[in-house]
Amino acid sequence: MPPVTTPESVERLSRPQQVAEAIKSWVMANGWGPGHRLPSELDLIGRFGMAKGTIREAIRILEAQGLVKSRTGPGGGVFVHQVSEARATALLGNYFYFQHLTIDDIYQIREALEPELAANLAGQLSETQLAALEDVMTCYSEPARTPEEEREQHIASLRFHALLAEMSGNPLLRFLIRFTANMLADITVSRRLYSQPNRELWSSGLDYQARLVAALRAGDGEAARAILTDHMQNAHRLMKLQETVLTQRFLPEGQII
Amino acid sequence: MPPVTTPESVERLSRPQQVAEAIKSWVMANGWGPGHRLPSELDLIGRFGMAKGTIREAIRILEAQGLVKSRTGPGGGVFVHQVSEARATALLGNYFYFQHLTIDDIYQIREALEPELAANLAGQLSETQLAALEDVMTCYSEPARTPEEEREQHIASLRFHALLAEMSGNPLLRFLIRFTANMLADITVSRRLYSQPNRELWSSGLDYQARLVAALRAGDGEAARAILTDHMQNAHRLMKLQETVLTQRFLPEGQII
DNA sequence: CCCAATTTGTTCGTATGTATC
DNA sequence: AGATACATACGAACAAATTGG
Repeated sequence: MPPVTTPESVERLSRPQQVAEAIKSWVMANGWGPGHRLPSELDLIGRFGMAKGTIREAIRILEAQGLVKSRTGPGGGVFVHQVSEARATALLGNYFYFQHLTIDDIYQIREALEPELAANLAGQLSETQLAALEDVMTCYSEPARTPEEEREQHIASLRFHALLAEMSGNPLLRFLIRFTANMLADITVSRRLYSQPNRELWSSGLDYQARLVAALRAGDGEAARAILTDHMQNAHRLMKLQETVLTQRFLPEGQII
Repeated sequence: MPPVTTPESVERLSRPQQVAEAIKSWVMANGWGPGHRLPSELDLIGRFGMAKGTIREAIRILEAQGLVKSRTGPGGGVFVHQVSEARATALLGNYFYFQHLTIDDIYQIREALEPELAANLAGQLSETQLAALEDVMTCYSEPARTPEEEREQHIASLRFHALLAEMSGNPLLRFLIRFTANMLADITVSRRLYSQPNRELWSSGLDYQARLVAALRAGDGEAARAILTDHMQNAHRLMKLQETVLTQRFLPEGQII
């Protein structure tokens, strides 16, 4: 009888990684939620029969994934922690560091998802929410004068989409829309992809968004979808003018829109 | 004059985290790619003026994010590493552990993205690629007899989509489609969400996919889009029958479709 | 305000494991 | 097979942060 084969696809895990996985599934199995305190370092050292350094490295692995947080002092310890959107964004951003994402790639997703979001939200928003959207829009009611204003307006328009996403009841849709917006914002900032020629063109975004809010308020889902489809295609075309290959960078976490 | 305020939103980073961030931006600034060797532990200890344990924890953090890998022995060391799709999937999956994703949530995304993918691929695939797709389809040319076969067929059908995604030139689209398929596969496996009633209904997926491959071969993008839209809505409806709130779990990494 | 207890955070010295030559 | 160069692991000590008396 052949021995229990370990497929080579399953890499040998270092001890801290093993411990991290063990703790992970332990938390899972017991259904411990955010805020639950794990055993102390000393306790874990005893349970796993390993040195302090090893245990600490394991905890660092979990912490890097955003799954736990640790505090010092009495009543301190290691606590189960809900992965933040900022961390998830940063971690996923790392994946695309070496993948050559283009403006086209990102807009292909946005063109598919944003109209879906708009249709989804029509007639579902409170007047407070609609007012919040209109509030962001005022940031670019005036045409930009300087490149700096230009940049701010572009970022603000991305914030509009982020706010819209936040109102969605679908966490996955919400995350993806904000993630793609973040990627774009990152490009515009890091590559200075906001130059003179498009000055009036961006301001046309204001018109789209005003019409969108109207459609959302009226509860006309198909109109909202059509407007955002149009908006996305236009924005795509504009960004395309300054097409560049995206040299995405590691995201130092925290800088989310 | 007030002191330079540190906004509380910017949390104080522990030393290993600082080191990890420093190494990250160091790699970035120098444009080092996968395979590049970082200085040895001992070297890093010297550069940062910190103890071995601290440096090791920093490296663990980067390793947990999938950004580096370390090897022992002569010629060993810490190497820049391209984040794998499996790791990115696992890390993002962690984020959705506490978010209550439903079947509807996931299918809302699939219904938006999969047709887009199909339209994108029409007329772009080689005969070899088309044959590979047809090959996967043979896995469920026979109606399932047992629940076990049923499950396998469902997984195989998800694999079909994963294979399709792999052929896309858009890394973001590719990742998202495979990620959503993985989430679904995870549900079906963990919640045993493949039960008797749908036996013949799943087999109707075969028909969809056969027509899809035909459209792809013919280069008819709009037909492909329509077929997949239909297919998604149907699959959604079927899964909905066994609707459950998704109790996603931590993904132990590596189990990708 | 300070002191003491608790818990994580950091350091150093040493020893072991592993891959290359 | 043995030497070398590296990561990996251990253990004991000390430092820093937080809480409560």
